[in-house]
Amino acid sequence: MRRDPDAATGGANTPAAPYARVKQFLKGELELGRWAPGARMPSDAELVAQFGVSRMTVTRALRELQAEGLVERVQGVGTFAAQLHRVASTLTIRDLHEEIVARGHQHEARVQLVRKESAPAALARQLGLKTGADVFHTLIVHFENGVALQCEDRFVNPAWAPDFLSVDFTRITPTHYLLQVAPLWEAQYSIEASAPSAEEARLLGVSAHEPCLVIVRRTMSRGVPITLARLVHPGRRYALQGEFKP
Amino acid sequence: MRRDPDAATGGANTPAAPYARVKQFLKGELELGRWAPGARMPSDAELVAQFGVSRMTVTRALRELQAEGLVERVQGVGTFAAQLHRVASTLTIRDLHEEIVARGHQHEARVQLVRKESAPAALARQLGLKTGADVFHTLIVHFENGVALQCEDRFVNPAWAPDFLSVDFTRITPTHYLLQVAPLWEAQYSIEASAPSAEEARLLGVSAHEPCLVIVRRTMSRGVPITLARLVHPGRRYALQGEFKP
DNA sequence: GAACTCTACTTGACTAGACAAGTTGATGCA
DNA sequence: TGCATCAACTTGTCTAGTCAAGTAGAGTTC
Repeated sequence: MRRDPDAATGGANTPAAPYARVKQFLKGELELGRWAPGARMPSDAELVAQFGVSRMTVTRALRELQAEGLVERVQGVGTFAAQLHRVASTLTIRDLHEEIVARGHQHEARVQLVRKESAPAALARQLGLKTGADVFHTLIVHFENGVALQCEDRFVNPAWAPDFLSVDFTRITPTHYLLQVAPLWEAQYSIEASAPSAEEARLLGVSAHEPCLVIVRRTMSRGVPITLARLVHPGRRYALQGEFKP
Repeated sequence: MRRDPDAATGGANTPAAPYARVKQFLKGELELGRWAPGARMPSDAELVAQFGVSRMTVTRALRELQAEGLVERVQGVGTFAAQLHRVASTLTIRDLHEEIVARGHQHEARVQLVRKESAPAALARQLGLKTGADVFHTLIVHFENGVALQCEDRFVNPAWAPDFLSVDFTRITPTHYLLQVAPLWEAQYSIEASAPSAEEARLLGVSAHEPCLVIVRRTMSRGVPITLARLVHPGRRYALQGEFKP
């Protein structure tokens, strides 16, 4: 989401900003395979001499390349081309409501269940609660232009969102509401393919053998678990898409 | 994969490096919801006065927060808390061989097919070739400790890897080899759940109704398509996992 | 009221130099 | 030989100041 200083020059070979020129040079040479993974790259001092810029400028270029995972820097030793087989590509997962609206389609949420329950042991552990403690439970089916797209089964830690049960989930998604309560969070994901449960198949209007994309997501804020969600998508109607750029 | 200056202090509240202190302060206040999404945050000058550091230091903290998507900066206007509902979480996808080895398990690849073919129209378009042009085609099944984990159906643009067909894929994965030929690349992904084809089911040793996680990935380097891969995983044996930290 | 100008403020980028902290290899000594 | 020391080089970080470029609002003029 960063502004690209390269764009200012209309995609010309030499970006305007010196730090961007240095960065682009190194990136280009890396693409051409000039330095094998793990090989030593020019030192700060050499780049300073080569480009006639100050060290701060070179440092910035290298720090950004490091943040992008293209180089590794070791204090006292040098800068090295990163081991790229290890490259982990990133896939973005967006909020469903935003995604549907962005496609210009209509989003409808049908609330199947909103209530307080007593947490069994496994769930309590995931949410950092004691067994039998109160948890909020919602079951919502999301439709895109009238077609069931996601079955959202969610448990929420009441300590974080005491008013959770009184929210109108036909108007605001649980994710959206929880983001207001806890603006920043960490999340752990698991994405797998499996058959839906009998209830999920019924709610989604698919057969019990239809392969589904299942995302289980646990969200925490400041180290405290907030919510655990199981999101089930019919395989034929939904795909996660993303792209990766070094 | 960056070093966290916070870690140097053993996770104490105030990291050693001044830029990290500024960053941590802003991150903490954002977590507490001090600034609503879109709200104006302190200017560089205010932070300079507050922390008694130079502007370069404040700038670095803010630039990194911007790169992480937590704040937006507009030249001439100010710094603003980012719209966080839009936050797209990231999922990492690793090279299968590395993933298996990292688990301390044994990886075996059985090559089913390695040959040159003539590209039909749809495939040719994806690889930037003319219809009927030569393409390399491989079909490899990957096993983890003897259990089939992935069926890899891959087409490769011969212009990029003329020696591709002579590689011993029982020793090196196609991904690994292609990364040597073209070190940096961009990729587009699609991840979905579906039933395997009859052949895939046979190769993976699962029933034709077993839900599978299917990843279709197109890889390009310097704007030129290199390879198109269809990776099929039995749903019960494989899950993509990842985490997201703001 | 509408259009213009000027000022104050904001972020973007850079320089030249400094000190700290870590690694490596050569040198000299026991 | 083995060990300690030191010099050279590397990256990590910071300062204090500069200039550029963009925005918003106040004031002025028509």
